[in-house]
Amino acid sequence: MGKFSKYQATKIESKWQKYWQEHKTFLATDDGAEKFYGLVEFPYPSGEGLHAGHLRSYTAMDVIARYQRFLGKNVLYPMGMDAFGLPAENYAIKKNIPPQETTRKNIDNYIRQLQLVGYSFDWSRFLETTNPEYYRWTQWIFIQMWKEGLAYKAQENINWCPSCLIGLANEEVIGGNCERCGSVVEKKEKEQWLLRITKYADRLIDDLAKVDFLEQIKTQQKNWIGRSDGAEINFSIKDSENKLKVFTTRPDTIFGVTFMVIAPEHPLIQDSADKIENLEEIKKYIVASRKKSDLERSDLSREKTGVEIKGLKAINPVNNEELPIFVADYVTVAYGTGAIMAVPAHDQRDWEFARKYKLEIRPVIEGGDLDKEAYPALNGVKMINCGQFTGLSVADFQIKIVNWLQKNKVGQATVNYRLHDWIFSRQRYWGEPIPMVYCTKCDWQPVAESDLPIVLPDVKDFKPGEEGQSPLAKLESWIKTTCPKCGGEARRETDTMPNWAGSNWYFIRYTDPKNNQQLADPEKIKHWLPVDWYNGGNEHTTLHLLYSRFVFKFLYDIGVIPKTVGDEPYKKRTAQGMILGSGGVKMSKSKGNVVNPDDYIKQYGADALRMYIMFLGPFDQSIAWDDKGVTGLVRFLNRVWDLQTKIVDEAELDSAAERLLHQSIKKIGDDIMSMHFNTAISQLMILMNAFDKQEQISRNIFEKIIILLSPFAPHISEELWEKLGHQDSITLATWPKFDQALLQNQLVTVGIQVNGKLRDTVELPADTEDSADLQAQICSREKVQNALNGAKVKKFIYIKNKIISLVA
RNA sequence: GCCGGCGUGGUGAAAUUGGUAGACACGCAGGACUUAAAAUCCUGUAGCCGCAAGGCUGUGUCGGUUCGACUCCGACCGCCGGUACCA
Repeated sequence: MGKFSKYQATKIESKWQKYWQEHKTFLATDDGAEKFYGLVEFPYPSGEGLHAGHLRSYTAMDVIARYQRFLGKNVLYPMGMDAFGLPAENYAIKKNIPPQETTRKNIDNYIRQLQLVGYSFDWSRFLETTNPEYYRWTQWIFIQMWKEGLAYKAQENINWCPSCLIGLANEEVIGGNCERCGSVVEKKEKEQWLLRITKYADRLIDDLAKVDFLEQIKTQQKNWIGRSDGAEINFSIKDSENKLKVFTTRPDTIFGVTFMVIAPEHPLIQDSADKIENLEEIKKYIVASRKKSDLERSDLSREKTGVEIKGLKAINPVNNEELPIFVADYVTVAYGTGAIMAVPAHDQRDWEFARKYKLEIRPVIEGGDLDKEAYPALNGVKMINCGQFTGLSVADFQIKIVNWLQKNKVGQATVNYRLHDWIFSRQRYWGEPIPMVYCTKCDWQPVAESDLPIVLPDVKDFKPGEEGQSPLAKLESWIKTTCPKCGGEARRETDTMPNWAGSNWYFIRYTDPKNNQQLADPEKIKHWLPVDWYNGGNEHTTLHLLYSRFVFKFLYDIGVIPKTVGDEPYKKRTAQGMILGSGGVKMSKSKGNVVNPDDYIKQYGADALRMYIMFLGPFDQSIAWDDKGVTGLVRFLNRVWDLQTKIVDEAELDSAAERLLHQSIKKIGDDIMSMHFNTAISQLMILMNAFDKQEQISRNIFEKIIILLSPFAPHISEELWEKLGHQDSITLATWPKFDQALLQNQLVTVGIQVNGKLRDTVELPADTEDSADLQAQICSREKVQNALNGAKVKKFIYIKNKIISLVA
């Protein structure tokens, strides 16, 4: 056989990409073999194009999808674009180019890039969240939520980004700053649509037990939801109808309350303004604390400040003691009831405050050194200073006190969540219009479902108003409508949905993307869902991943998701580590260290790029990109290519090589499923190095090797497969079988330790049993004798196929 | 502070349930081919001592369990991610 020409990646890769498209190679069918639904987070098509994080996630799932096809599964690996969002709109404001146009351009670029990498997506199911035929159902879901009382409009103290002029969900505030632009987030009172995700809080926690998510993801979601069990207790205000409701996880310390604290934003100040003697002082304090950012307010090391509200006293319901009330910004309005009962003896924060303002510190659980710090008494034993309850065990009292509160109608056991309802409106243009209208007679009403989609109208001016009105608020003609209920005059909602709206349910739509009668055909949902494996970024753990679980549960509850599917959308969730720029810094356009796949594909080919990304390091760890590293994979692929020259119809196969092949078949398959892509590739290299040393390779063996390679490097594999005379795509082949008996080598090298130090090694037939003969043979070896130096062997430890350890 | 994760050669990293630490690659050094370079191929490559055989040390630090520890236990140090006066 003559010398083949050098491997020309670009030419071969575009040939096969065209082939896959024309032959619809990766079309998923809605019936037949056992299904596998592999999902990756669809991208937001930014102007910069695909970045390294996309490549890592998509390539990994592509390898898994291709492997699953080899196992005979009917694989769905879909792709789409999540194209609503701020960047396109900000760009529109700057350049006066409609977001529709930039988005179109960006989407086309993303599709081009994704195809260049050779992903095995089922492109026939491609979807865009900005398509009215898609967001028709996003709007439909909103209406269903409204009908079920899960969507409501309320005056909310929201996180406001003064630069983006937009309200943010808690999940979008990073350390007190706007997730997107980094501006310091302010608080602002605004009317907003909210979704009652808190109603699902318990299920969102409990059902984590049903799914196979990485442990850290489960923990993070649990922490984010932040369930705490405790009690709500009503303290009455002296000479007033007003009550002060507090939440506490420690009702057992109620006899230790020596003062009360409310947040500066607490309504009690307004409601009781006429009784407050030092109102001016209080107001001054409130203004000062409002100026502080969330970050400053939450700085633990900062000394606590506060002002006593003169003229108001609270009454402790258990002993009728009068308690002073303070306003202090170490209590936040956003958590619990925005008011606390302060127990300085058993809470460190209250202790610090009491010390500073010389307030009584009264212990009610025995123990601790209150001159030094508060005594949390989590494992406390005996109650003290508790009136008729003094002397009870803490465990006993914990139950008794809640009963007492309930019986006297002053409090009850309750659960509090850190999670808040989800603020679901944005005062921006580029999003799904919220399908609600306001009628002065009928209040808020959803538009008729037959009128969906409410199409986002074209506008000329994308700028939001200074006070944060949506650009749509200027479109009188669009706003004016009729009430769906009474037919009278009504006005449309001008807010749009947040960029998370479309991604809440996109994986459902993939099962039936062109359906114009319903969100998706229940039969198809039944066939494909739940998603078997979802990979994505850790940054979405408390955002998209939590939101979409909530929405899926809701759709399950109203019957859109058939009961047999269950109420969890994803069976398994994994996350890739971040890819950093060289030197371990974050990749960013401003640093100029962004990886553009186009450059690498042009220079080295998609196969080399894919393999390099997978070879970089452990999939779940963050890792720094290194330009030099690609060369190793380029060399490897060239050597695979050159291996063709050694192919013959029949060749002797020595048993070591045969065993290596079988071991590799098993290891590569196992490694793919456990996402150990780096070691799978190193095994391919070991395999290739071994066969490179052979004079000849039989056709049959070579075919097996390139099937093993093909999930990682699909293009070169297709080309070699074709050159071997196959008419069909390699993707229609099956994964080679391994022979269990061939997984172990015939001879194993066993280390010999003397007193814990390795002194010698010996080749033994596999599975050699321990025997007097073996022991004598080992002990008589020269190196062993030298190491023993005349000492007697007291103990001979033999672990079959692993090690021999002598103790002298 | 709390909750996760991690710490191994010059670099990225391997190491099934504790069983020969450094597989596989990058880089580097030497050699072959070449007028030369690139590419390719071969050899070496944890550190220290030694011509070698061989020896000693070595997986963040200190200690423990064990015939045997990167792996298990205890204390600490450092880095990364998340989160926070959460009542």
